[in-house]
Amino acid sequence: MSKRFYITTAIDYLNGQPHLGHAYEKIATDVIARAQRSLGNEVFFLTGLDEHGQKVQQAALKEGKTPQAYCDELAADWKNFAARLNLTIDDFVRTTEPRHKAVVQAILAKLHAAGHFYKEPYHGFYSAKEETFLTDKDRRPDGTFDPALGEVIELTEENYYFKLKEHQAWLIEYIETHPDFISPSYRRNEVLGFLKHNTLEDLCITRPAARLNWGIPLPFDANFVTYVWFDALVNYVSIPTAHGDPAVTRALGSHLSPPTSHLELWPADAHVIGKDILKFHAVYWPIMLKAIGLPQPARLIVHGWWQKDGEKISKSTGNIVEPLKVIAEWGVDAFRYYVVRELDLGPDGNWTDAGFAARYAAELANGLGNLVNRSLSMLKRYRNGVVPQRSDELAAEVTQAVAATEKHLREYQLQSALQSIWTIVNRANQYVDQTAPFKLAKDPAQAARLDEVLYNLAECCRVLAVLLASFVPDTAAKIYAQLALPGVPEKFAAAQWGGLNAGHTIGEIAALFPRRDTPPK
RNA sequence: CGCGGGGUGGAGCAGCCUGGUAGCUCGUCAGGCUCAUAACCUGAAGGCCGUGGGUUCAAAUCCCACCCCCGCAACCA
Repeated sequence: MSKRFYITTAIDYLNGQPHLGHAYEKIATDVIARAQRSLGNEVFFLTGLDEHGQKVQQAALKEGKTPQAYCDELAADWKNFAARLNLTIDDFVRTTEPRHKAVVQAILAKLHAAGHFYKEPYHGFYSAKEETFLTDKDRRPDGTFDPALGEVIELTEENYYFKLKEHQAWLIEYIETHPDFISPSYRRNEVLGFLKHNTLEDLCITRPAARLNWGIPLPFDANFVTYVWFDALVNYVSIPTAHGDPAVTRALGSHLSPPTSHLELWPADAHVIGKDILKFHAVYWPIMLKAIGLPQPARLIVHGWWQKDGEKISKSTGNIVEPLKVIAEWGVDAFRYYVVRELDLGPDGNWTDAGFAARYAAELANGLGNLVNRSLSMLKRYRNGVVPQRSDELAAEVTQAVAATEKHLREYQLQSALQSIWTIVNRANQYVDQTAPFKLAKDPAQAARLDEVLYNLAECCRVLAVLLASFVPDTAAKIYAQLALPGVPEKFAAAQWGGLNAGHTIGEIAALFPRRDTPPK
């Protein structure tokens, strides 16, 4: 068995409801995962939840539930959310699961034994609401703390620290010698700038169990639970370990019980994350991995944030996009299409309902949907739905677009891939106009020419189904069904021209993206 | 000297790294077509690329200064 293409999203803090940003990250990751499968790789796609921490503990308490019961309820919502987005996840990690905790503790034990941690008292002002000590930077001009920080108490406590700073020079060199490690490149520059102009502080990795008990206990000191970094980030290797990944089990060796299966996953091929958690993934995580003795992930894909109507998305002002509502109204494929087409992986984007409706109408309904509809309608009307003899009139152009799409997919350029795919949509619509099959049909002498045109159009539809499968899987399946082709177009290789056989009879035709006369809300 | 993002035809954006006829989508206008989801196709109008300097044979693109807008509240990806 060979190593799988292993891709992850960030895990989400479950204290809240999934929103557009979560949906975007998961969909983009899913498109990459599907594309890689389509291109012939075995893939492992992981997403999940970060469930520990004070906010969860407090929220559970407030509702009179145990933290675990509280998490279980919300986790069901998040899993359902993933299903509604039509994600092809291979596992769903929850940081409260035993399989995760075991690996966290094994890592902590190993690093502690190797001397990567030390214990030190810290005195300062603490905000329980923020789960963090405050610094002078958090003070308002009059010296007080913002009421938004909640109650602030003065506190001295001991904690364990992870020796980050001794790895700083190594990390700079690593990033400089691995130009693809962080993409887009401006994010890489940002990290390098940060590393070169600041001295890393050692990382506080614990909270006293007396103050926070909703966490994973240190295996070597029961008075502490581990905090965020050695919990949440570790999910990327804990789940591989649960599947028997040899790289991780080798690194942790005696600290783990022997695996029962053997999926080769680590190192990850891509961590897809938001720009807000870049530092954790580009600084803390690589150093943690180095200390553990594990190879680095191949790439961090750092995406931007969405705004709505040019303003920050904010629940308090009601300026939000509700993914499930949009999906209920427009369909999951329209939603998946819009977020990937509208926003390239990297920059910030802007959601507008009008923009959504416009893309739906212009690109999905009038472009793709109408093309498939008119092409297959004519095949049905003029040839009883029977595919004529193969013709290669559009083969060269389509092949070129297929190659461009593949190139973009391999480089995780999802927006560009869609643009390449749409060159076929546009070319085919133009082709209808230029060849006017509806006129050819009126002249029996043009029967052979009409056959050629109808074949080219039907074949374009088939190729489009293959190319679109990673982005809009339901739509791709519908096109295949209308062509009466078996299964779903899940292999990219099927995009090769000439797949439709003469004499094959197509199936029932229906609009893929029905025209919508009323804009949403 | 706080940090980050941005200022390109009416709107939204790409191009900037690796200088060399300014491109895309939508909208507008005019024509064509009728197979199709009143969809499709063709063409046109419209920009001194925030401002001022500099480098260069040549700058939206590189350098410097400045102006303006947005976010930095957490519900966050």
